[in-house]
Amino acid sequence: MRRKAQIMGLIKNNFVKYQRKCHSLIMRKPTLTDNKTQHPLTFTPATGGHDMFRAAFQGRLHGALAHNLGVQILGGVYKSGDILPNEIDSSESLDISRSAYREAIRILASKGMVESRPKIGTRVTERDRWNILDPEVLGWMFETEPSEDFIKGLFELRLITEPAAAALAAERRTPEQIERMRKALKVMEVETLASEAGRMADLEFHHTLMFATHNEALASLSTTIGAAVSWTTRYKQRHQSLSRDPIPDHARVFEAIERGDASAARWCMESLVRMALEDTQKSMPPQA
Amino acid sequence: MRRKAQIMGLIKNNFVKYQRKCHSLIMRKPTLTDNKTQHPLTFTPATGGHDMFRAAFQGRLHGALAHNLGVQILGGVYKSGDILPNEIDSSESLDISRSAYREAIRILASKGMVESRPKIGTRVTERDRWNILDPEVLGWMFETEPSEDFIKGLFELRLITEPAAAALAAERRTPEQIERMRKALKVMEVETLASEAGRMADLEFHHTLMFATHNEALASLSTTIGAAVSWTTRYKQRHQSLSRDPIPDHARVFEAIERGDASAARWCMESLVRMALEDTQKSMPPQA
DNA sequence: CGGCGCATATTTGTCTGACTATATCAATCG
DNA sequence: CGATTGATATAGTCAGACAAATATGCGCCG
Repeated sequence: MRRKAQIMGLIKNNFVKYQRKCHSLIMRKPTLTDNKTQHPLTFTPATGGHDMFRAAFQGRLHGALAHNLGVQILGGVYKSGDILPNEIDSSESLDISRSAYREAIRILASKGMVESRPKIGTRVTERDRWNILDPEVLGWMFETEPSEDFIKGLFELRLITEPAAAALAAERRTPEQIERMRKALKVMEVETLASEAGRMADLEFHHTLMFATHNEALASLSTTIGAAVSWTTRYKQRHQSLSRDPIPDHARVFEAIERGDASAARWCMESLVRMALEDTQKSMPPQA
Repeated sequence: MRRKAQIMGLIKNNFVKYQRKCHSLIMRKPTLTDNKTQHPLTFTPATGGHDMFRAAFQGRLHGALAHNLGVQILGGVYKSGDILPNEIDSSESLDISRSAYREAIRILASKGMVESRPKIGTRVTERDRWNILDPEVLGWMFETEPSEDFIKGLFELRLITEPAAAALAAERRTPEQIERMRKALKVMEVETLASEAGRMADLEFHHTLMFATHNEALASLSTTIGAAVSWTTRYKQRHQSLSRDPIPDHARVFEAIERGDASAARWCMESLVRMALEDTQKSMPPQA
């Protein structure tokens, strides 16, 4: 019974395989447009250029698909409550195997964005259940210009956590952490935020600061916020050049932390973030 | 070499399949103990009893496995940098299919806890790359008594975010949100935190509050923190009964928010969290 | 003798097809 | 009219083969 079917499948495979081999390098994009484009899912692997430090599995099929679906969900192509086509249809029209498709769905599900149940299908969950603080999700968010409210919310979160973190860091930082921050600051001074290296240094600065709080939860949040900062910085750069030089603010924060002055660190950090918010708002389209 | 082993596996499978059918309902726990317990991975599906509000896919095989592996990684059974056995060995010794195992790994990977690369294997990443703010991860964390430092860190985070959130909520809450909070508070008064329903109401109260900030990022953080609160509350209950009644504090926060008094809301919330921290510390084993 | 490139082995990644479990919905029976 | 049962559709699991990637070591060349 079973064995025979497998053999028949095998024969068919050898035929299909040749086809696939031909366009394996162009990532089967062609096959998408030939005969079954009516399907709602679209799939263009390895979309993004700049990979970001921790984009994880982007080259893999399931990773790329998860990325695309994630972006589409965040972008509103699929709304909460929508049920996506069943696994077989989806994987067929995307021209990938069910396994790869399922693994992509698992990734999304683990971020709380979809929910699968037998006989029902895979449903997009309510927006407030999404894990938008997941660094990957946040990255997806910035693939399509996020709403102004969202960016404001992000800055509000920074405004709440980073000053407090700076105060804690002033009390708890180790000498090594001071050195790392000093080094990062120096790089920032040389490179400015216009270059990739400069943005990296900025990230390193903030991350070391959060890490210096010796608080795991805060450090984890830092990764997320760091990603957001990096995206908004890039965003600013894209729309207009920076109106003010943020380096002196960073230096002030650093000095306060170095001399262990918690309240000064809090205050300087607050003004730093507030200024960054202003800059970002100025460079946003005047939609409101 | 390898091929032969696979074919032998095939033959063996047709035999094994019968076995499997017999005990499919008792979730193959028996087969774990029969002949191959030497394998480092252990797997006991559907471990936890209390499922929590959003435990997602716990009944599924991949979900249960991800849960178990996650707990083991968090618990230090696998340390950062460790490489787990390859997929074939792992899935064989767990007596599950490679697909299921892979899906479990994808879940873990999407939370930043492991990293898979061909020829290398699946490696446990550095602890500071884990997404410990993911609600699921946080839940796993509390399966094995977390360290005191970790819990303190969590409260520090609450102490930073919740008062600020309360202040924002006081300014932005809608009438409906006030009603929801009032209702939750009433339930808490009746049930107290000793019952599941009371804890649920507590959760609802905090969540609605965070939601009332109209800040997506904060709301998302709330889900996480809410989970943490719920776990620590349960934790407290387990070790000793509550030393103080937290209901009046909640009521004070609520009243401040109702009348739109931001600074009062901030202050009351701060004292509420601080008190919760004290209670939790009192009920912790005096390890320091 | 050292560095560089290539072969190779190992491991994850992808594909395929079949079968199972589960949950909804409808029809049927008490 | 309600509960039970069966049909059905869908995700979940399984098994085996093959593809791609990449660290490692070997051999070759400078």
